[in-house]
Amino acid sequence: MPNNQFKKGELYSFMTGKASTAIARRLQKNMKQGGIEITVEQWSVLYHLWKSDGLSQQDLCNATFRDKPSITRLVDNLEKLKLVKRVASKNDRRINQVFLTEQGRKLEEETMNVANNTLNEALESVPADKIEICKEVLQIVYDNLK
Amino acid sequence: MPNNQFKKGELYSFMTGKASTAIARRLQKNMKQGGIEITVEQWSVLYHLWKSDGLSQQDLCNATFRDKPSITRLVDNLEKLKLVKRVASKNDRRINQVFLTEQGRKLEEETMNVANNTLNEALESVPADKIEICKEVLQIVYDNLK
DNA sequence: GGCATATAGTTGTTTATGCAACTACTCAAA
DNA sequence: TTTGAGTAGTTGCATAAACAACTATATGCC
Repeated sequence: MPNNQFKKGELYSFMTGKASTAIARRLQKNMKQGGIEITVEQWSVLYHLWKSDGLSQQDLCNATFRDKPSITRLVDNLEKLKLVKRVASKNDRRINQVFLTEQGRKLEEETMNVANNTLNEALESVPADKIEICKEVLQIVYDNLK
Repeated sequence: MPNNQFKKGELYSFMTGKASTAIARRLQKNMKQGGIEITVEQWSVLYHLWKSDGLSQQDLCNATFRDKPSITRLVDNLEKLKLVKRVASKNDRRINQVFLTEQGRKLEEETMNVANNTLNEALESVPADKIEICKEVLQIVYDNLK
């Protein structure tokens, strides 16, 4: 017998991710109000490029938990917005490295502030130790299923 | 000063909801393997109808945290699949009540098993008290932002 | 009764997702 | 050196999301 057995649908909200949806929506709204005209999905790609510029599309798949077509199209849109550009790798011409443009780099500071403010709104009145446990559980869930 | 202040992007995975995405994907996969040909989004609508048949589309918006156009189109698709039908309310003709068909009712038991098995996979090795704390945190996050 | 306002639902547009099928390139083994 | 397997990325299709603009019905106030 498994160590956890649940009543019907007990964890519905867990499964449907209403909290993460709410955070994503609020982040989107806060970015728009701050005059930042990108989607949260585009933000999640830029986020990894800010940490490490020149990642391949496959790297971005792994980092963002999205499939290859999703990344292809997110990079398409980011290119249209002139925030990144694709550069075919010299060593392996199958690979597109994705580089930030000047404009893409400029977005970092303002969006990070918006992201952190959004998280502070979301986690207001949640004690730090419970946040840690929550992060831990979500990580295990992810690892169990990946 | 807020009681929680985070380093840049520290809670990225929290914000992008990778755990709930992983659960949703696994649920989708498990349903498909079990021969259940509906999407997790459609499941989330049916879930509330199984609990209480004849909800209005607005009720479903509130219950599923989706906006009205999303529900319109989910109900469209569920109607195409002959799992629900719309019935204009007699008291207020603006309102569509959404009723399960025989076929829609039949899906309940098998999908609930799949949903519970999926949750058990996801939460394997997570102690019950930590799950409780995690649920609690996610609920507060949701309440903070809604 | 008639008008303003609110509510329920629909439609259009853009963006994103998952899956499957496809092209292009790489590499290694016969 | 060719061939065959694997990897990186793209394209097509169906479903879903957010937002804005719309229709139709209801309600309350004059």
